[in-house]
Amino acid sequence: MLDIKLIRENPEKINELLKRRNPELSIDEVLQIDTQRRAVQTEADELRSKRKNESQKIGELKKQGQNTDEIQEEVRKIGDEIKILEEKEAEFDEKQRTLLLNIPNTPDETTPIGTSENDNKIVCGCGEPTEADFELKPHWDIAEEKGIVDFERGVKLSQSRFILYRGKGAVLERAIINFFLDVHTKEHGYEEILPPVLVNSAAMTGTGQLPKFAEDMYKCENEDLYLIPTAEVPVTNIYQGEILNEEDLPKYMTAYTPCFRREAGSAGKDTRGLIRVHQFNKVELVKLTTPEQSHEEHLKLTKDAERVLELLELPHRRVELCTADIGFSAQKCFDLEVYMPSYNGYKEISSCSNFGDYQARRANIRYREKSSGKVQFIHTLNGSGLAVGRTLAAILENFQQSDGTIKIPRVLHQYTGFDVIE
RNA sequence: GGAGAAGUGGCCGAGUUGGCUUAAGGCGGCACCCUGCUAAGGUGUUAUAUGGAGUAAUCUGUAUCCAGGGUUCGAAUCCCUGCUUCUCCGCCA
Repeated sequence: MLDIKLIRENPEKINELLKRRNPELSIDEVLQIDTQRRAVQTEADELRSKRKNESQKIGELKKQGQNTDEIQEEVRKIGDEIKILEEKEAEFDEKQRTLLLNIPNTPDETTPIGTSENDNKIVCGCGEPTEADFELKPHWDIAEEKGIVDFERGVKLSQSRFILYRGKGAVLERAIINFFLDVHTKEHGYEEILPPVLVNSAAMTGTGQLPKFAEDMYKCENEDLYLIPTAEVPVTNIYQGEILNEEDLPKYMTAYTPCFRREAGSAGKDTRGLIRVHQFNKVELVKLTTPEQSHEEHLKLTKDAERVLELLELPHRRVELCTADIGFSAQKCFDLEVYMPSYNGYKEISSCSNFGDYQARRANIRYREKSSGKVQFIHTLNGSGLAVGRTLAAILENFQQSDGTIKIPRVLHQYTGFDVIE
């Protein structure tokens, strides 16, 4: 959520930044509501003040045994007026909040300006695209042949885009999860979190999934509970409504969770294999920082995610997303992409975003500045570290051998207990 | 799931025959003072949100005693609903 005061004071600037995302975005309507809202509030405040004073007088008069019928009647009329104004106030509040919740974050000044994903900037690469003197198979064929993913029975149990891992496939998936968590907790200093995978609408609103993206999520019937689309939601919302101490920042947290996405609107995209499914595993990195720290911490977080790709020896690159492609709540974002022979190109495997105070404002997460004692919003960051299913797919494709076997990356041996899939 | 009790500021805790309570008292935090250092002591200060006035320091209004409704001239205090916590019972991995 954007700061209404900031909007009020710098309307042109905010508008300009929003239009970098999408020329149709504008804060004009919310500004208009804000003006009306404040007028009503001032009026109501004055009446409330009057009622308070008059009521006190009634108390005193009654103590002296005087008749107060007349003044009581007057104050009752004030009360009626206040009631009408309060209804208006609530209406404007609600309207303003709804508008604000549906306005995306302003892009960071350094986010490249663009109109589509074609304007994203490739920042750096690592490793050459895998080549071989035999035909590289797509991971869905490998997985099927080796019997490590049972696509058909996964569909039978649920519906299309649900995955059933078995045998070495299940072990490899679990090995990758443990490897990721170990690297981030032991080498990068993150605290491991194991959160609920069902959260309420307040949490979903805090990180920006609600109200705008309700149709992307699975919701429980008759309950205010949603399946999380990413661990970002529960982990970022841990401190919802709280005031942290400056010395507790930055906070590093990592969590493995399954993630659930309806993938509404992506029919026909990535229909085969492990790339786009309704339930997948992911290890997420979340940081809570002061405003001063967030930029540097964002770079560090991205490196933390890149580090596991390096350890796995998977060819990859970093892309800086342009203003048209960054997520709704983000102000700046790097994607990490892994090379996938089946796509003859790179595929997103991590998305590392800096949200500034946008999520903190929604979730009301603040900290007390030590020097001044002032309370202000924290900054939130997160990134995949990494998507597990896509990592498994990348390993299958990039580590296939001419004899048809799949080598397991060295760093995973201690987790899998085997070094090849035959 | 059933029965009881309770939810007050960073924490503990008073206030529940409605008005003088944003809220006593204590702890903790912060600032200053004092004794050679330490310990102890003294004084003061210590919520958040949102309006208005002012270039600003600042002054000032309103709201908030779990949340949302209601009663009343007036609600931390009375009534209703919900949520959460605790105790007991049931169930269960």
